[in-house]
Amino acid sequence: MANGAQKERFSGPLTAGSLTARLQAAVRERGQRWTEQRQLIVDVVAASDGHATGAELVERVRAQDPAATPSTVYRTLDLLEELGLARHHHGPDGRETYHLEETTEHGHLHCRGCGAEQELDAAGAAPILKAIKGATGFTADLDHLSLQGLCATCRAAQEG
Amino acid sequence: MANGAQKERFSGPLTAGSLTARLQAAVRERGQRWTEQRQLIVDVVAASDGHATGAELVERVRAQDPAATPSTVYRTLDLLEELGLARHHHGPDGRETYHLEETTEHGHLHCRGCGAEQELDAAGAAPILKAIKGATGFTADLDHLSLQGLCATCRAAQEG
DNA sequence: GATTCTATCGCAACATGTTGCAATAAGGGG
DNA sequence: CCCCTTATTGCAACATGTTGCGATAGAATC
Repeated sequence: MANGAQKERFSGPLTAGSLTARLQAAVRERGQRWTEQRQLIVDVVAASDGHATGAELVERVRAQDPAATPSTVYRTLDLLEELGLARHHHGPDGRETYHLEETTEHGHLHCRGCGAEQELDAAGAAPILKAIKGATGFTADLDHLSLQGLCATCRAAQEG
Repeated sequence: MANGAQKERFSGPLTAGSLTARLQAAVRERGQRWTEQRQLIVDVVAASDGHATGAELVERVRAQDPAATPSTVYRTLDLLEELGLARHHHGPDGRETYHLEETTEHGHLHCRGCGAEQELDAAGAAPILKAIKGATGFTADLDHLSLQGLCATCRAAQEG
């Protein structure tokens, strides 16, 4: 099966208006349907500006539409991922964290010393991804890169 | 005071006999207790040779002692991690995977194309960890390194 | 061995996701 | 506008962990 276009990418700035319009078109083109819940969930994710756990998104959606159920929210989030609009990764505790693709692609660094979380942008990650490719042939997804270890400060403290 | 470390490390080969003896001593020294369940859970983890999910370990323990409950198993696994005997990381689906510290420290590579999982040993990871340190100052834990992306084969297939 | 202190256990409830199924409703055709 | 097909929803049950609490049982002391 040579389906190169399983994922439809939304490139360029995603303003609220064009976002909905393009999503509607993309969903319909896949033989799927546009519903009020989907509109609401997209609005909530868009308003969440980056990082929110699945449970938080469910809660926010239900605040606006108590009839919405977790299964609907999670299924819609899956759809948004298929469409390339959203992404999720797993934190150190295994919980899901969603963010919009619109957000600059980035990885995460969790320090087990101080608990701090840093973001890692594409420029900073470039040498890392290159090293991964060199060492393993593997092309890693920056969006899913979630490292744990010790930040420079904590390491210095531990060594001292 | 004997040591400032909250983690007691078990270095050297961990044969079954000395493992139990040392664990008992370490647990008692912390003012904690050695129980039949703990012995059983250690045996099960030791027999699982590397990778097993939490649910699998629970199931295997209950096969030998139906009275054991998930909470006991998970709490004991937490204890083993505190003692430095076991480790866990989260797969792409967020599920926990446990392995013994005895097992060679290694990372994981999950290919989203073919679903294959490769292991990454210390030698292979060295340049990656070095790149991470260079780019971010962060000393990453190899044991917790869980990358997702495309393996060389799938990338070639996708580009071709 | 009996007593005592308290870590550990089992249970039940909860938190976060996932899945199967029947009812509903989106959207295209007559 | 009404009818049909079937994607989507809500529900309920399940899967995987986590947490609070009273009962049980290690193990130190007498």
